[in-house]
Amino acid sequence: MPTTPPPTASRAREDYLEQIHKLIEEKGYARVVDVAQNLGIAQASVTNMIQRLDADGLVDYEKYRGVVLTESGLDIAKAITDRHETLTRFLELFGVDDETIYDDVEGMEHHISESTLEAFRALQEELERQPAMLGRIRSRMKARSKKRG
Amino acid sequence: MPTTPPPTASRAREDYLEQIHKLIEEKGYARVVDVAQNLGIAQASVTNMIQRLDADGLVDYEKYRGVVLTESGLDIAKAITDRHETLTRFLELFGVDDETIYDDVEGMEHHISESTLEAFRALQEELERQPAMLGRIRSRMKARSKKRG
DNA sequence: AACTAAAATTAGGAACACCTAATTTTATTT
DNA sequence: AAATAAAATTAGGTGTTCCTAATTTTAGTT
Repeated sequence: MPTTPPPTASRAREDYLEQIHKLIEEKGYARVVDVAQNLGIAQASVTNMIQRLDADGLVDYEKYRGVVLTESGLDIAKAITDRHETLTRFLELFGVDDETIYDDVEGMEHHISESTLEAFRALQEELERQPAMLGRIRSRMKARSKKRG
Repeated sequence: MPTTPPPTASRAREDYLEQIHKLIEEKGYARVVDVAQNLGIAQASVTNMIQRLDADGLVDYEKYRGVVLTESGLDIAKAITDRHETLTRFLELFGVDDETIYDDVEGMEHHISESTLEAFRALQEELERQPAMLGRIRSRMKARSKKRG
């Protein structure tokens, strides 16, 4: 049986879909004002983007009413959320501070392949079973960063 | 002594600077036509961007003559090249195929923090000393990808 | 039900990074 | 040196994603 090709979207679209998905999961609905707030973007821009996402078949949208994800919109949102969580968990292993993790993940989640993600997942599992090794890696990081200041 | 804050540039600007740097290293000079070729972009677009880079003080440019990097342009180019190489070497450990590595690196290099980069470097050093562990990770990856098809 | 505050939308515009087509400059060949 | 080929530039556009200001709709209050 042929597998459905995964739908794609620009970085900005992915951010919106991820955010809409997150809000629906958390509160049961997604309002323009909250999407705007969370993405740090003007409400008008959000309305505009949601209209384009609707035109592209990624959300169902009715003026002044809420937004829901279509099937392909949901696919993209889930994929990006999955990447987000995988990357966050992985970076957390190394004691990188939370804000930096957040920024890195936000940047990386739109660009990383499934293969590389698999490498990170495997690495994470293995490192969780080898705390001694993780300790050595962390020391190495400290040594390195001290060397530069 | 206070360290100079690293200059920043948009993703596209970073790509141009990296490419210009690479060409200068390799051939001694950077022509518009080669930058265009390597980035897969029209020559006219390259001319246009180089003019903006010049206006921003990142390159020195004279019409119909070559381009050279200014000090801040060179700083950015070096930083991005360093990220590029670090990420490439790191991903190569896991047997991800070359084209995928190239794409991932191209995406990630513009977004990753120095802390996370340090983690990758430390991880790489340690994994090179622990081939058994690297083997386990690779098996884990294979098992995972088989599980999905 | 009328009023007000909050949310959403429309209208108009800007910056960025790309494009093609046409022109100009530079380099190469005869 | 003239002709031709290659490279670089200009001119005019396009799509994406953002903005502010003004307006409309919805929700909450008295």
